This record gives sequence, structure tokens and C-alpha cells, in this order.
Amino acid sequence: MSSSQDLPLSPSTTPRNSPPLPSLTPPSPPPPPFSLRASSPVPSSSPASPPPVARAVFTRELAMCKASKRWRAPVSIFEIPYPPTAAQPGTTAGFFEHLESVERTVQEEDVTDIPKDLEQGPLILVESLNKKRVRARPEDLLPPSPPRHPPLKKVQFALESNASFPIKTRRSTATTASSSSSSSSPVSPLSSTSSRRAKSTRISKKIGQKTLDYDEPPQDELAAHRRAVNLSTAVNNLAWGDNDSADDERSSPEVPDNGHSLVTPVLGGRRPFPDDKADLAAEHPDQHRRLSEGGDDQYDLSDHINESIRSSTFDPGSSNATDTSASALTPIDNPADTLAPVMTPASTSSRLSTVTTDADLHALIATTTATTRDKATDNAGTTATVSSGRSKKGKEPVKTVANVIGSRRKHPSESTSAPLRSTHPVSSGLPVVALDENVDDDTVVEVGPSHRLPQRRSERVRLSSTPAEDKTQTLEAPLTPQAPRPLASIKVYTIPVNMDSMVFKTMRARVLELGGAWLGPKTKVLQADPRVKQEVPVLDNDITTHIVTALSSVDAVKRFLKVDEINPKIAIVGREWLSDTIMYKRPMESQTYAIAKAALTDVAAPATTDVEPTTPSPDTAKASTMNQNQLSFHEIMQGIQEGSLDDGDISDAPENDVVDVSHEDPSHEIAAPESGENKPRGLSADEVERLRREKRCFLCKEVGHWMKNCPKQSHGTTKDEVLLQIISSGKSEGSRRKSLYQCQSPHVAGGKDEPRYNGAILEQLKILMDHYDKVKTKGSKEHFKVINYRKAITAIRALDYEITSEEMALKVPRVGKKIAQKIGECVALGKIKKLDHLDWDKERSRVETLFRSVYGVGSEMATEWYNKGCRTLDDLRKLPDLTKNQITGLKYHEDLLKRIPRQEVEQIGRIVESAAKSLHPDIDSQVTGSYRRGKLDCGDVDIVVARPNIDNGDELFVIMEHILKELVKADFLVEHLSLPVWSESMANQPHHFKYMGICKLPGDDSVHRHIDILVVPWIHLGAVLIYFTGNDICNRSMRLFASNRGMRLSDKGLFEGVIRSKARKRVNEGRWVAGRTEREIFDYLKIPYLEPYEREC
DNA sequence: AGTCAGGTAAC
DNA sequence: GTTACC
DNA sequence: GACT
Ligand SMILES: O=c1ccn([C@H]2C[C@H](O)[C@@H](COP(=O)(O)OP(=O)(O)OP(=O)(O)O)O2)c(=O)[nH]1
Ligand SMILES: [Mg+2]
Repeated sequence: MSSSQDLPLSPSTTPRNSPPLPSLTPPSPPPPPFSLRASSPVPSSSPASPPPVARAVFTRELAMCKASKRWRAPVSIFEIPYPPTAAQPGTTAGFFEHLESVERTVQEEDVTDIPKDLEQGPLILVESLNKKRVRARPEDLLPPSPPRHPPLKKVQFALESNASFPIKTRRSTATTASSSSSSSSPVSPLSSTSSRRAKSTRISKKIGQKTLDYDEPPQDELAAHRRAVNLSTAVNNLAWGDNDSADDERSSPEVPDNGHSLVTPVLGGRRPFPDDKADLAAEHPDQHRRLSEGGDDQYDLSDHINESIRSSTFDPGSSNATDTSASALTPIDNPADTLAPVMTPASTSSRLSTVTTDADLHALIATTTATTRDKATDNAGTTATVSSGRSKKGKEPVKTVANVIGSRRKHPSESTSAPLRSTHPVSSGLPVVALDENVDDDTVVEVGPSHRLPQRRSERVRLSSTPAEDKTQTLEAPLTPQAPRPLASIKVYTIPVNMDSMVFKTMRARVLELGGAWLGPKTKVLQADPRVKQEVPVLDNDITTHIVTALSSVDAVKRFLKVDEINPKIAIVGREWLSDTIMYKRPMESQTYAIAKAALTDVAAPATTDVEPTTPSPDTAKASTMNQNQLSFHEIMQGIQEGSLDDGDISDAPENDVVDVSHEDPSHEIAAPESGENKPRGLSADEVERLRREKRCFLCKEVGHWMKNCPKQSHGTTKDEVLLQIISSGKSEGSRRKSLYQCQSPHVAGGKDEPRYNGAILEQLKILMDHYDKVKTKGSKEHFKVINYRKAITAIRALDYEITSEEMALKVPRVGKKIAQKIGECVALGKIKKLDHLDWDKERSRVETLFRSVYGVGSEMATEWYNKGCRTLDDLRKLPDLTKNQITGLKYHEDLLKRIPRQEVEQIGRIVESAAKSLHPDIDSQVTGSYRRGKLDCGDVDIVVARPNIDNGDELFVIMEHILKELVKADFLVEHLSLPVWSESMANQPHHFKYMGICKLPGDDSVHRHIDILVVPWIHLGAVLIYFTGNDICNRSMRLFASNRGMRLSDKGLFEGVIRSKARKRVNEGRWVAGRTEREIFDYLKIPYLEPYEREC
């Protein structure tokens, strides 16, 4: 059982000091990147026993914690790091200092090591945090991926599964709205037809608007639109009181429930998968092992729950720990810890995996309720004696819930919708970076030799050299003007429409520098300028090689150029072609970036960013159109009408698709794992390396980043960071790390007190900040002012000493002249002068703050409404133009303002998890957000869901759909704030689905809670965890850090080779380089790994 | 003087 | 394109 | 408002 040996420690699990490099580990079968549910080495803690290494870490950190006086054994580990109110002292400074120190490290090494590597060819130097170096092949840097075959299998399997999941008969009636009180679920089965989706889009909109009149709402109307109603509509109506109970009856039965049939005797090693995906599991046993082994037997549900509660010590700390199963299986070392009512990752996940039926889910909810109540009785947070404890109070509710559930459950056979079809060929591609395959070979670039340019040389171009020569470029001599002219063969005509002017300008500059010719407009005229069209240069059909545009169709291009025909030899490509061409310094293969011939819909809007990389097939246009039609989750579920594409979609040559997918994926901005790289496949390893180097130089030279980066890399870090480091290291002796733990000890007792220093200062600065926040958040400057106040406040809060003078304050990172002065006043006079002459309208700020506390109401509307005379929430409720979210925000205003105790967060987490697992036991979930950072209470519940090795949108959407359906059915989700959207283009690509809504645990006295659920691709999990764990300031800092190095960090991963205009606006996508695990990203950025609790910046 | 993250959904 | 939110 |  204990499979600790199976789990190569994932990078993330390992302590900072530990060596293992993630990417290098995996031999053939990629190791399970990690488990969502990481239990980890958090500072104190002695959760379930972790694998050896992790254990060592535990021990070490535990020792540190104990060293700090305040350590208390039996308490939840989170209480230690987190004082109730304040973030731990030292954290802030620590974070920045952290980045700062990283910068140094990077510089030193980059300069010396990299060159060396280059000489050695294909190898790329990778440095682990602990300075341990390892050489890895480029592909090792990429997500380990499964090989060429698996992907194929995946696809095929998807197809098969489709067959096995016959599309449910979509009883449109299911869409009906029901009263919230009623138990039925409004959710209807999912329809998988693509065409339907397309159609439904519009319908839903209509309906959506209609729902706004919920007050007087014509049930008839609802009935009329029944088929088209989407989930949100239904639910909202339901919540608002509209109801159609009759539907309940109908819909429930009709909804087939796969969950049921899927249930399989769980566990026991490689149990077969419930569905057709079994073979997939077989292929990647590792990935499935974790959960499979989690529990060998079916547990009694209540036992699971109790167990998880009892034994839990959910360690939010570790990120993608792979030791999940290990910890799950290992006995708990310290019984005392088990008292903490924290969710145990391991135990929970493994055990919950047995929860596969509705009944189980409901039972879980019921049990949860009981548990909750018991705990409420208990001293929160300490003991959760579920078994005996929950008797009276607990039972009653449970029963009730159970009954309800029971009735509802009678239609367990409803099924989850069939997996969405992923086979559509057209949908498989997105802007492709033509690197895969042999770029060199296909050379093709239609640019056609025929139009080889004469000598129309662009400005500063020098003699050209082949791209290959570029490789000579080194850090030392990066930007020689005599650079080669790799783009000498192209003459581009770029249409500025839908492009940012700075981006346009930057692209032009790059093209000229690289030897290309620029035939179109030299600048982008402001849209407002009506003359824009008149200034468009005439298209030269003879010499132009490429037309670059953000327009969505060739027809649109013709219209813009005012021409009837365009020389077929001219490649009409999306702007991605140009940015990639610039990035790689070689003409990309045009076809990949070709735009649609014609748009079916005239909506040629935002095609800008993602031009369909369609192949010149007739389907192209269709595909792009379809992409524009996004359907809400709901619409799909209902499978509204019949669109014809449906069949075509499904029947589309599966085999070809399979093949295509495996090969095309790499082209996606987020390279498929198997592609081996996001790096150009057709390029030799050294060329790849060269590109990497060039990127730096490139950036430096052109964009201006280089100037900043270069210096940084060569000498110092940015001032901010250096300063911080010096300061922080100077003042609080023992490294920040230490301070981190140190801070935990002093004041942090579990209680509520906030034993922090500088209380008066913090309080007054907060008032000022709030003031500025109210005044006008958007006026650009005020916005950042508020952010900086927040940073300063957080930094001060993290201090472990009292500030006694202005000078002293000035030394604190992120406290500048002005704030230091204010602090000086505060310590000297007891009050910040400014507070006295704030000429602000106190009433206004009070009211606007109140308004803004309503979900969906921001500063703009708050101000507007105040100006209109509104003063109370009731005034707002009467407004006619409220959005749906504002309506629900008002409806649950009181509840939503309440903080959520960790314990409740865990309960909610378990419910969502069980819903997810009821579809597939190996689906994993983790509560992130402030919970994972260890906060004692949270503003909402943030949950991430993923399934090992599942990356494509279609499959993920099914998971999301299933979860929502189950939770709505269980009356757990009572209102939707934002629903996941589906479009055909997501099918074969990684895609994130986000749900935001309001949930409520069973029980009359339970509070409505805001919940966010993300269902994400496995390969993006690390990036998502970083993003969703936050905090926001930490995210922004890391992103800025990446940005300063020509990279980009988002929830999709870490990208390199990102080009930005002078205004710092991004010009291209960049190449995906990391994202599977958190550690992978930290490593690539060369930032020492930060545990979640260290991310409270 | 210019930067201050990057993304999504809803309208 | 704006607003609000993560 | 802090920092480059
Ligand atoms: O502007 C933002 C807001 C949030 N996030 C990320 C970080 C954050 O941790 C996570 C979840 O957001 P949420 O609003 O739930 O914040 P939280 O950190 O979980 O705090 P709270 O306790 O208020 O939920 O999303 C961002 O990246 N940028
Ligand atoms: Mg949160």
C-alpha cells in the first residue's frame, strides 16, 4: 500500500534544499507529476508520514518550528504560520528579498555557465534551486510527456468513449428552472453536438437577458424557452424564486447518471477503469497508481469522512507533492496532530475515491453537515470526534438531507454527457509555431521565391547571413548591428486593424532589423481617425510575400485593402506568424497561420489574438466561425437543438484526427508534451540553444527589456530587489527564512490577537489606503497608490519590531519617502496629519464602500449609483439595470461578507472532491487560495480539479459538467456567478474551465459561500496552483519577475521568448517552457521554491 | 518619465 | 470596449 | 506611491 517508493518525490515536495530536479526524473513513463493533493513539508507538522525525504524535511522544519517558542504540538500546522489576523511578519520582505537574491544568482550563473553549455551542444543547463546542476536535454525541460503513442491513444480513446457514452437523450425539459427549495436539479444532460452549441449560444443570450426580469417573469416565457435555457438561467431563476417544479420530476429521471455505472470496485492497485478509459490507465499506470492505491477497500463512507477528519492534517503547504499516496497510506505519526480538523490530502483523496455514486455524494454532504455541527459545538479546530460526537444534532440534519437525496437519487442512471467530440480536425490547431517537424525542410514559406526581392532593402539592414549564423551571437556580442538578415526573403504587408499601435510599431521595427521588407502602413492610425483607410498603401501584388493581419478572413482583408483579388502567392497570415517569425528569426511556415478564406459570420472581431491556424481546407471558415460561438456549459448540457454539424463533427475521420492531433499539438502555444518541446523541433539542438540565447539578446536590443535585463544579469538586480535584500538582511539577522519561522512563533498563537508591532501605524495607513481606494480606483494613479499602500502595509505588518522614526521606516522595503513621512508623524504625533485634513466626502466613501462590498459592484457603478442618489443596498435593489451577478450579490450580501473558517472550507472541498471523483476516481482536487496559504479563514473557497494526464478541453469540460451537475442536483450550488464556456476549438487543446458560484452546506443555519472551481489540464496544473494559490501580490511579483526576463507567467504556464513593446505590451505568445508543477516553474525562473504559506506577500 | 500581471466572463 | 473579478 |  504505502507506495512511497512509487512516487519519485516530486520536485515540489522536496524541500528547497533537496536536489531532485523535476524534469529530469522521469525515465520513460513520466512520473506522476504530482498529486494535486499534496501533503507536504510544511514547517511544523507531522502529518501523515511522508516519504523519507519529505519526512526529513518535516523533521527539519519541525525542529525549526519547535525552536520557535510558540510552537504547539497538537495544533493544526496552519495555526503556527498564520497568526489569525496578520500575515506572518517577515513574509513580505522575504518574498521580495527572495526574488532579489534570485536575480543575483541568475546573473552570476548565466554569464558563466551558459556559454559553456552552448559549446556543448544540445544540452541545456538547468539549475536546481539548490545549485545543483544538471544537464538536461531540451526535451527534458518540457513537460514530460508521454510519448508519441499515448497521445494517440488518448484521442482514440476519447472517440471510443464517446461511443460508449451515447449522447443522452436530451430532454430539453431538463432545462427548466426549479425553485431552490425544490430538490430537483435544473441541469440537463449534456449534448455533445457541436452544431447545437453553436446555435444555442445566441439563444442562451436571449434567455439570459430574459432572466433578468425574473421578478415578473412569465413562467410561460420560461416554458417557451425551456429548451434553450441554460444552466445559469435555470439556476438563477431557481434562486430567484422562479420555479417550475414540474420539471424537476421530469428532468431528474431523464438525466442519466454515469456516476453510477462508473462506479467500480475501487482500488486495489490497477483496478480497471470504470469506463473505456481503462486502457489509458494501463498505459500510464503511474499516474493512476496514486489514487488507486489510496484505498484498497471500499470504505464505509462515514468512515472515510471521519477518518479524513480525524487523521487529517491537510497540508496546504506543499505544492505538487507526489507523496500523496504515501502520506495517505502511512500511519499517522503523531496522534495529536490528528485532532486538527484539517483535511488530509492523502486520506481524503484516496478514500473519497470510493465515493462514486450520487448516494455517496449526498451521504457525504449529509455527513458533512453533521460533522460541521458537531464541530461547531466543539471548540473550533481542535477536536473532531465525529463518530460519537455527532449524535443528536448531527443526525437530524443528516436524515433530512438523506431523505432529500434519496428521492432525488432515484434516477441515478442519468448520465453525464458524452465526452465532447474532439475530433474535429480544424479545431485542433491554434496558432502554430511552425517549429515542429522540420521547419527547415518545409522552408516553404510560400513567400515564394518567385518574388525574391530585388534589392529593396530596408533601412538598417546589413548584409544578410543565414539564420544559422546567428548562433554565433553570444551574450557578449549580442546586438551587433551587423546582425544577419534572416528575414531578407520576406516582404510583409501588415494590416494594423485590431492591433495595438505599439505592437504594430514594434513588429515593424523588428522586421526591418531582421532584414525583412515592410510594405504596408508604417504606423497604426488611431481608430478614431476616420482617415485611416485612406492612408492605406496600395498592396503590391507582385512583390508582397505575406499579408499579416488580425482580421479574421480573407474577405475582410480584401475589403480593407480594397482589392478584389490577391495574388495567390501571397500568404495571408495571422499576426502570430509575424511575431513567431520575429521570435525565431526565420520565416515561419505560412500555412499554419493562414486565416480563413471567409468568415461565415461577419463578426470579425477579436480574431486578433488567435487566428485560426486552419489548413486550407474548406472547413476552415466553418471552424473559425464555430470558434467564435461559445456556448455556455449549460447550453451544451441541454443539448439544445439540433444542429447539424453534430453528426459531421462526430463522424469526422477519427483516425486522421488522431494522427493529426498528436502531431499538431506541438504547434499549439502550449506545446504538447510529446512534441518534445515547445522548442522548434525542426531545429537542431544547438540552434535551439542559440535561439534561447538570441532571445535574450534579441529582447535587449529591440524591445528595451534587454537594457534592463542585461544590466541586471551582469551586475545587479533591480534596485528594488537589491535594496530590499540589503535592508532586510541587514536588519533582521538570521536570514529571512528564519524570520519566517520566527515570526510564527512570537505572536502567532492560535488565537485572535494580533500581536504585531506598529499597530497604530498599520491602522492609520489602512485608513488612508481605504480612502484612496474609495476616491477613485481607476484614475490610474490612485490605483497603484492603493497597491503600494497595501504593499507597504503588508511589509510593515511583517516586521518583528517597532518602528520608531521616519528614518527607520524608510528602510523598510516598499516604504518610500511619503509613507515613511507619514509614519514619522504617526510615531511622533500619534496621528498622521493627513487624516485630519482629508477633504473627502465621508458619506460618499462610506456608501461607495458599502456598494462595492456587493459582488459584481465595482467602483464605477458605486460612484454612479451614489451620484444618482442611492444610499442603501435597498436602493440598489430597486435599480433596473442590475446585472445578474449584482442581483445575486445583493441577495447574499450578508453571507458573502462573512469569512469562512478553514474547517468549513475543508468540508466544502470534500464535497466538491467527491463529486469529481464520482466521475473518475483518479480525478483529483485541491483547495487552494488563501486556504492553501494557511490562512485561518477565507473569503471564499478556491478549488482546482485535474485528472492525471488529461489535458484536452473536451475531456475536462465533461469533468466540469459532471461536477456541476452533481452539485446542483445536491442543492449544494445554489447560484451561478460565472459559468464555464465551451467552444469547439477547445476540444483538442488544453483549456481551463472556471466556474464561480455560490454554494451552501446543508442545514438551515449554514451560510452561503462563494466558491470558485477550476478544472484544468494536467500539464498546466503547476501554473494553475501558483496562480490560484496566490496571493495576488505574489502572483504579480512573480509575473513581473518573469516579464523582466523576457518571459511570461500566467495560469497557463511559463513562457519564454516573449517580446514586448516599449510600453511593455506583449507582442507574441512566447514558447511554453514550464507549467506541470509549481517547482518546474520556480526552477525555470530560478526562484527558490516558496511554500504556499510563504506566498503571503 | 514610465513602469507597476495576466487572464476571464458578462454586458 | 468597459467593468468586475480571479 | 515606490521604484527604475
Ligand atoms: O487579482 C487577482 C486576484 C486573485 N488572484 C489569484 C490569487 C488568489 O490567491 C487566487 C484566489 O483569489 P481569491 O480572491 O479567492 O483570493 P484569496 O487569496 O483566496 O483570498 P480570500 O481569502 O479573500 O479568498 O487568485 C490573482 O492572481 N489576481
Ligand atoms: Mg480565495
